[in-house]
Amino acid sequence: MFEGSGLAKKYKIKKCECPSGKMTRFVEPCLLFFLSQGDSYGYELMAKLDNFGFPKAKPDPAMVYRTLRYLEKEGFVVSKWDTKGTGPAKRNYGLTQKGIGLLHLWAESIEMRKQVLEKFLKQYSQQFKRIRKK
Amino acid sequence: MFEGSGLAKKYKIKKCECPSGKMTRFVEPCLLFFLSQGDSYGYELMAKLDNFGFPKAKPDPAMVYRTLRYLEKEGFVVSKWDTKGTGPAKRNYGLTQKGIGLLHLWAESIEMRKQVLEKFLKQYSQQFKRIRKK
DNA sequence: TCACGTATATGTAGAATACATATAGATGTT
DNA sequence: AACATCTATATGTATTCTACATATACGTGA
Repeated sequence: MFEGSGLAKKYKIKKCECPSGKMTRFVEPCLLFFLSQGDSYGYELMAKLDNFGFPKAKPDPAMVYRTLRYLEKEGFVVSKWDTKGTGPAKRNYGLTQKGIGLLHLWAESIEMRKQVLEKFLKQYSQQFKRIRKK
Repeated sequence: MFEGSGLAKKYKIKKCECPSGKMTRFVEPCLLFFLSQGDSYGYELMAKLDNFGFPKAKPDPAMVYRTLRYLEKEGFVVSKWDTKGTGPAKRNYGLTQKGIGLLHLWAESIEMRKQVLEKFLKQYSQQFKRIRKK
């Protein structure tokens, strides 16, 4: 992820040591959000994730399908097979009321997380502005 | 984490389904940052984390000490025992040049992640503003 | 001596993730 | 007809990460 940044080379760090480039746990709220825009199915949701998420991190089909199944097991979404149209059958998902609730919780959680990251970045840039001035 | 938010009750979601309340992987950049402010040791760093991090998530000593050992193994920090002063000996850590590099990489990474979260939140609030208007 | 705060460390079960792989319908190509 | 490719869903599993429990030991005050 940081091959192009120059920093990795400069400091002789071989590979990406920052796992936050990956979409850790982030697929769940994304799927819930996409479904809040209208019913959809795994393959299509995966394409949406690809556009939405982190630049170079491609969504893992296994993650997507398993997360959808988990969400259904817990009652956050419901699915039924869609055999209309061409190609292999699609499992079409829709949000439940409970699923909307979970999405709202995620949004709260993500807002909080964003604030923590902002706090970090603020202190970080202050710190290194100060050092450069010396 | 969301017991107090009311939403969990409203939507009948029993426990916290949003793991982003925890300081997942976030200890590493925090430790690096704290050490960039000056040498320190595990116990003290843990207290700083406690003030810095997510509201109700207390830092896990195991995470802190193990992360510090990992960082040392990889050459991002160096340590030596400090037997001066009272109480049990402290293992005092200092950042290396490589460690500063890693901190900068983390900062880049966190900036990117922040942007992704912002993108999510923006689309989310637009979506639900629109729905309420209907 | 006993509790408590300081300080570091390890063991391990369980959760989460990455990566590989399997299956199968439809379409286009040689 | 055979083959590749795109669409679509699904499972197996090794590895990594995390949470929680627990151990050790120094110093201070009751």
